[in-house]
Amino acid sequence: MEAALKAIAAPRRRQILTLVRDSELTAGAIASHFDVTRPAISQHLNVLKEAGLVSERRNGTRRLYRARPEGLLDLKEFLEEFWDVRLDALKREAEKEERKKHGHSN
Amino acid sequence: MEAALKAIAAPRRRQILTLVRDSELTAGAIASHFDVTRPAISQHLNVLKEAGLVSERRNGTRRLYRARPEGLLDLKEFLEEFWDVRLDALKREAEKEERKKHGHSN
DNA sequence: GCGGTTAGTTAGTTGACTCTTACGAAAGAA
DNA sequence: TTCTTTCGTAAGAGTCAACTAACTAACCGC
Repeated sequence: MEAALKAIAAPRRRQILTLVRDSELTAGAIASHFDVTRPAISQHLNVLKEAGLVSERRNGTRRLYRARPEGLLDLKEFLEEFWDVRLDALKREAEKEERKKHGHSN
Repeated sequence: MEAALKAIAAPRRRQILTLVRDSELTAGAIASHFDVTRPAISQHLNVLKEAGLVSERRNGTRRLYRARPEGLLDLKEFLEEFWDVRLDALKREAEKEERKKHGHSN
């Protein structure tokens, strides 16, 4: 999860990820969407690959990339659990307040 | 969302966030959980506050912090949407393959 | 007011990240 | 083989974030 978080923390990598979410693209095609050099994109793709967020498929000199949603699963679950636990705590606190106001407890 | 992502990308800040998810804590109490200096924690709390991930409540010289789950909502929704869209695409691709295999379409 | 406690702010250092330029590798066409 | 296309890797510059040490501010009991 650590690697995935670091990977998507960079705005450029989020843009890349969104590009290859819907279609499989070559490194060059991805680079042409931005105004940075190709090596920069190549390095970003490496980070994304290391984090398990994209897969790479070779075809001759071409390399095709696409998003790997499973790479985001841990992070997604962390957020959803955090969300649920925190909302539950809020709810319990509100109920405690309510009881206190109506005076019939503790 | 950008700020929230950057905020939770740092492991220490994720630890802090988890600490104040379940109970409201003072800055000192939070700092005592780690082996970094109090100013470091203070700075992390500032980043979390700026990102809307924690709230601050003053009480005398004390300042009490707690997690604000709403700060994570945008990121949570981004991930869930990304997840859903990507899975949908995979499903469509699989169906296309299936049709091709059974031969009754282009 | 005086001293102690709790906390934030500032300045400066260290390490990591992103980017560019230059070079090298692999595949395919001539 | 030689040239071209597509792409990755290496090295270095500039930038940014995390941390510590030293200082300042607000509150509270005496």
